[in-house]
Amino acid sequence: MALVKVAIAAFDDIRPFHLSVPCAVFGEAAGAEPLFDVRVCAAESGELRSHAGFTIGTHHGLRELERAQIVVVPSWRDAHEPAPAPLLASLQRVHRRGALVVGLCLGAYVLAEAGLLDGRRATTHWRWTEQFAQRFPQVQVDPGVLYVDQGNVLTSAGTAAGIDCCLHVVRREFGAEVANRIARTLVVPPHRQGSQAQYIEQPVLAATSEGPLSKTLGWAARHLDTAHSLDSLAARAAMSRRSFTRHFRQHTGTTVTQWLLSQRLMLAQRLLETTAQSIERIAERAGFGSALSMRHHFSVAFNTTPSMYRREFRGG
Amino acid sequence: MALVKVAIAAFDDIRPFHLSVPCAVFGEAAGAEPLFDVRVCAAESGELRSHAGFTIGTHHGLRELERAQIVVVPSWRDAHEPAPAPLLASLQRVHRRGALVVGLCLGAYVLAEAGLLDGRRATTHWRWTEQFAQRFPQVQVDPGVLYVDQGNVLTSAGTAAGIDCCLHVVRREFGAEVANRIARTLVVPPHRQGSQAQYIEQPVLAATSEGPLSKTLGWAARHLDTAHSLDSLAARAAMSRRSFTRHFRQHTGTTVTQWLLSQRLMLAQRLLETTAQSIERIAERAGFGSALSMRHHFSVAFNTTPSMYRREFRGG
DNA sequence: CTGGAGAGTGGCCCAAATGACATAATTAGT
DNA sequence: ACTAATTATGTCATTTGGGCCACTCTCCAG
Repeated sequence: MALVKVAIAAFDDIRPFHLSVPCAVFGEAAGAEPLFDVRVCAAESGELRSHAGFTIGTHHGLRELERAQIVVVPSWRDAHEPAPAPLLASLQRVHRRGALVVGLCLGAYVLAEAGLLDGRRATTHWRWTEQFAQRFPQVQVDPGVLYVDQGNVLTSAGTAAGIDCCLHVVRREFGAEVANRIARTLVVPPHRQGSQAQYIEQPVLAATSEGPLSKTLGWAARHLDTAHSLDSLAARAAMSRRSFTRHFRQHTGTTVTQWLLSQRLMLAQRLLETTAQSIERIAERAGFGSALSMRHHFSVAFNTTPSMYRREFRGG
Repeated sequence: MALVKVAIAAFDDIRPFHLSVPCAVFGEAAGAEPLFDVRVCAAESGELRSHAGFTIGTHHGLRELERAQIVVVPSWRDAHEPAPAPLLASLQRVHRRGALVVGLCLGAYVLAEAGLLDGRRATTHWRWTEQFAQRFPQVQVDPGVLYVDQGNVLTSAGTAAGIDCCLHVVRREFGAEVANRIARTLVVPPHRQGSQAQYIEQPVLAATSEGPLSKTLGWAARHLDTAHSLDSLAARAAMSRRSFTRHFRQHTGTTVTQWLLSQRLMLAQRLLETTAQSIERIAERAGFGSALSMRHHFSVAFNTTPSMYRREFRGG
């Protein structure tokens, strides 16, 4: 079978991780044969230096990029800096030709500048979605997904969501089984469900988000020392138990107890790290009924005991 | 605050993803200030060409590597090829000096060759754990974790587990809060609990794994068309319901129903992709009670309907 | 005006998940 | 060999998660 040609646009000051995500997913052979012909193409002239300091050398340029069936813009160095005109022109040509154009992370900015997203839905890194929406009002930003598939234009949320997006492309081309096999090789969940929201919960809480649910969660996170039940929280949010769980799952991607537990664990971690309080006292402040209970949850989640954790942190 | 010096060993034919994982985690500033001084150091002379084709240029070498407080070997090109002697010597020196040495993925082979893992526990990519255990009998391989912390020597499981491992290092140095902030920026779960087993479930099933649990899971995966309850599966595994759930969680990292659901969804995906059967028929074969139920689960998990999924796959 | 589709909500209820605790089995230490 | 300690397993009770259905509200087309 002929390999599918994938071109990845490289630019100066690119973060190596962004560059390497499509390399890893598309470059991973599923079984004996490789599936894609991956080429890193310089989108700018001159020496390309990665954000981590090393230089990136490639013989391919925009000419090569335009030959590909899948073109990936794996981010962009600065949300404020306009993308170079030649790259935009190439993307437009390749898009007209019917190729699949993928913008990972800030790569969505480049696609938007090229006009490929006009009137379409898109997403980008959560830290930039608002700024993006202001700058490109003609694009409908969906901050609540890991990637957006619009047929021949795809955009992904921040950094690691690019993995999910590229896996999705593989799934479209070769099916879920091949994509899953690659995911297993990379030791990555085959399909992360839910939005990027679950990974940015904290800042969302910090901001005075609207909605009875966000408010309730914020309140709960600030009052971890007391016991909370699903019902008490639902009551505080002025919802039925049923609706509360539904919204909760929709919003955070997990269940109430799991979220509560992870909040408690995170607080306990912080107290263990930053204070000298006794385990017993910390267990109390983090809302575990007893030190025994905390110990148990610690060992399940982190595979250590609280005291070991503290010692390890101090020592390291 | 003085930056913590991190050195990453680069070699010819390195996979860019492996190289970039420590770059991404340690190079990510948490807040305004960067925390680490990250340098990519050539572990071999001559031009370094990445697995994806582009070349990697750096001025730093092993001399620079030995100055670091944290040294990362982000994999190795081939499990069968011995690592170069100068690199091994450098690692030994830096380890004696008390620096932290981290071996990601196949990097564990390099650490083992350098003798840093003798008498210790370690892990590596699941595809190589057996071979590793045979080659280095003096190392206790733990295939069931994402990373192993042995004080000043760390090893991680395959590829993306390197992210978890590096985040763990950050946590040790600067605390859970800083690590969580970086994880959020990278849109990565702050702490994946459970083993790499959950990401490799399929091959485990395919092999005739021992143990009543694996057998039962394999059987269930082959008989998805019928309904299964927790009790029926527990009975088949000849365990009490409680023990069954406990072992299940231990082994797979999820709960029984979730696992069953994801199995059903995967089968449905495959059938939608590879057959022309009706949705109704597929729902039946995949063990969803009704097409309605399947539609529901599809929209929750993949954010589309079964027919949309099929159309999209055909079109792409 | 009306009937129907679709979204949001709450109630009911069962199965699943998990904590608490008891008991057996295994290991380690003396 | 005896006992303490740890670990595996079981029982019971409680809470949670979520499927299912009915109800309401809104919007839209006929």
